[in-house]
Amino acid sequence: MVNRALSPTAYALLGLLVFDRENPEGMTGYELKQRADFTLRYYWVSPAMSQIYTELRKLSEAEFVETAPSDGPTRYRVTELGEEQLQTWLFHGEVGFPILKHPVALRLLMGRLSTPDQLGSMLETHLDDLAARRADLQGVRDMLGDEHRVRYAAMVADWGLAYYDSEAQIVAGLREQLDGMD
Amino acid sequence: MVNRALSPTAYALLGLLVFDRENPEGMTGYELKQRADFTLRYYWVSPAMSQIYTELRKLSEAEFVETAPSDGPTRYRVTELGEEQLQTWLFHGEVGFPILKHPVALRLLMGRLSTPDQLGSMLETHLDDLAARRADLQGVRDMLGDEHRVRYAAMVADWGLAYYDSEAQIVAGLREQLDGMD
DNA sequence: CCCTGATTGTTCCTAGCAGGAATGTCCGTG
DNA sequence: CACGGACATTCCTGCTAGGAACAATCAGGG
Repeated sequence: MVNRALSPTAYALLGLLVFDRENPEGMTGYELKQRADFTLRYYWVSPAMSQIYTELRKLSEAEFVETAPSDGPTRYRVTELGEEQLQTWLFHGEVGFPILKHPVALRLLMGRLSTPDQLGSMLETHLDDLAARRADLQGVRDMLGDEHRVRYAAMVADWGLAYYDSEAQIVAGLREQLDGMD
Repeated sequence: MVNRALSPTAYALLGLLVFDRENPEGMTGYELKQRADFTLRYYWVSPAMSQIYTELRKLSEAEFVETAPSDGPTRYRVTELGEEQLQTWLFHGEVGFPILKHPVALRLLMGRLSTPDQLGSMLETHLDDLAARRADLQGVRDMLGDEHRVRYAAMVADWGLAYYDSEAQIVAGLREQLDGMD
């Protein structure tokens, strides 16, 4: 067992496995990717396929996951040790500050190179994107019930929705502001 | 002149140089890093020192920046070509969707592994962080006037402030919600 | 019953990037 | 004049993104 520090992505995957720990079959890397795309991506970038397998290998080396015996594809299950480790990380690890890479804000920052018209149309496109993404997340939210198992997930989904709403409001405000500019 | 695609970070640096193009001296990599830490980091992660020099080398190869003659440290200035290129990228390049890596949301998603108490104290820490960061940005905003040169930068700073405010509000809401949970 | 294309499952490769250590220089201060 | 701190740059290591490649399986159509 190697004791290298694991990346947040590794813990995120571990978390997805914990969510599913009632299922004795475990999950394949492929299935994990689908789950990640469906839930994780709203708060943490969805890792590439190759990355998922890399992280799983590390988790496996650290004995935080085990491979369920099967003749087909490799299926992963969280171990007791893994669940403990996740809990330790959750509340004793460093909680870093959110990382934001906002291409629209980046462009807006250089706004004087362009006209308010150009900026405005970029903001409108962004508003459409936000609406689409919000609709996606609303779909996810609608599928979550109120049972204990998913209670916090639902809460985070609500957070996400509020996040999109507030960004849309801010952007719409800027859009209006642009009209008053030369 | 190599025509490789440049990364958003390269364009961000180019943008900082354009902001300063009245200054015939140009800027060193070190100075650019300071500017980036001061402005860019609220919307785009601040690149590491080594990364800045790498990007500058690429910009230089593409002739989007030139080095001002000087016997001391290397000082970079944007070229005519660079400014054109930035403008092209701004409005004809792909505007990707914002990337968010939110460690607090990530942990909240796994909330059932912990108690509302633990979650609550994490949210409070996060609220403090948000307040500190907001104060930083407010400091930047206060230094910006209303002259055309910085008009859009001020607008983006306002956006940032609104962003922090809305996240703080959302987090505070969740904090309250936790109190009603078992 | 074979062809085709989509889905599942996994690995490999390449370039990029983070971020800290290492290396200097220069400058003011005790 | 030694020393700490700001300035300036490079180097190294390992992680990460992301797409290409490779297979196997499966479903539907001619």
